Amino acid sequence: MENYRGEGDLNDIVRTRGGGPLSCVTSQGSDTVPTSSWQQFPSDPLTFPTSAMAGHGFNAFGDPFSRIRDPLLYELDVGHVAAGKIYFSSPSSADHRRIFSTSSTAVDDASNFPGSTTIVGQSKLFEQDMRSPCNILSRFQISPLSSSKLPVSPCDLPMMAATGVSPRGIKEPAVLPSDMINANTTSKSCLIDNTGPLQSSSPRNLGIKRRKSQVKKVVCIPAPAAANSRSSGEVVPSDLWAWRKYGQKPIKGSPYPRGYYRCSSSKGCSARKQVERSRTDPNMLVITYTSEHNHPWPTQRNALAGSTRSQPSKPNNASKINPKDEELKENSNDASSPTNAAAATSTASASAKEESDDTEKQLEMEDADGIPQNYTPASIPLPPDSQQADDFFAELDEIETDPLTLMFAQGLSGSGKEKKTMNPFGLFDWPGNKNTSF
DNA sequence: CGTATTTGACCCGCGC
DNA sequence: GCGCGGGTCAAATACG
Repeated sequence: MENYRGEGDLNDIVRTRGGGPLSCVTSQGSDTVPTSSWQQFPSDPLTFPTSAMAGHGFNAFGDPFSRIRDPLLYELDVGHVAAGKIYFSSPSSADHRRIFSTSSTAVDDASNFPGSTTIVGQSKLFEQDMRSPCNILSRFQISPLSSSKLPVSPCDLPMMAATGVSPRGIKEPAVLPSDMINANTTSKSCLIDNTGPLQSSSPRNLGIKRRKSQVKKVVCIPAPAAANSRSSGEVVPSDLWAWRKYGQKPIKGSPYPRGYYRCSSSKGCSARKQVERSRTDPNMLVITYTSEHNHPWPTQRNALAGSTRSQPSKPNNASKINPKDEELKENSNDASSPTNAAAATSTASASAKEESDDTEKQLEMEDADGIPQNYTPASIPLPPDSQQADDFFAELDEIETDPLTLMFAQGLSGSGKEKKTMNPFGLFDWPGNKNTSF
């Protein structure tokens, strides 16, 4: 519909927090950055600059567990991509705006440069925020429409690629688009915006008050074609965390509704996330994480539990959704799917930015570089908890070797083949996607 | 039966 | 002070 491009919503802004996160923004039309400008890292994860990791997210959410990383996240965070090229933003301030994208297809609405990423940085917020060095932002760009295909190639799908490449390391891109204002077309760029207020898990009152001060992580991830699949019945992969949807609202300026999810793994967990599609790039999902999890990673069951419904396998969904389909169901899958979360998270960590007025939290989580001490790029692999993760995956029958791989493979490429394919992002149901696949 | 999703209403912060 | 927009709650509904 209408894209509110002109409105100048904050959408375009991406913020990063002083912590060092990065912020990337894509500018709608104006600034496009050739991929060349981006730093291209070899596929080798090892080579990653630490700075890149800064984004990992180590959360700023302040939880004891915040440092614990989700295996999936690791993958995502890492920033390398397998076949594809991954671009990392350099830490340098100048780079704030950079966005990572996979080589193949970054396109901005305005710019429409294939292969190039664009940054949008229009909003003031963004600029302000950008002061801090960029962490890594990555943007996934999925091939623009590649027509109805899902990006199967690693290049196209960062995540997939990543998975393919390294054991777990990939991360891609996190892009945060907050909103892309309008995307005239389906551009692939994503913006990050953290500008939005956050919500706290607590009661309304509390929540609201905190909004501004809360830390948010915004992650942008490509929405797999699978999204479409929801109707087709795909399953969304679950990440380690279980999310429960508690609300959905239309966002001004965006044709896509925003879904609100909270962690269902633990009652007391204040972790929340918002999932919405990028205005500009329908193929991109923007996931904003608020608050951290108070609890250890959920067991596999929990995670799955959360995703239970999300899995679209059912026709019912469709039926239910129908009424609103038009509006969106996007989220149900998206957020809810743990996978997504994980991915998002991971990506988020990597690319996401944290916005918060409180830097404190960030500091906690990050080292000077913003990178967790434990973190080893090369090894990326597993967070302390990794084991859990392993277990988690191990248990998944469906998953073959690498969960991620599967996820991507299935979710992304699979479009509807398998019901249970995991959708890495879990968010596929956007109206827009249904028809299109990217 | 239990759990998750959907949806309308309420509340609050922010900008004008 | 008012209105807008966003975020959350809670009841109803659907699904496994």
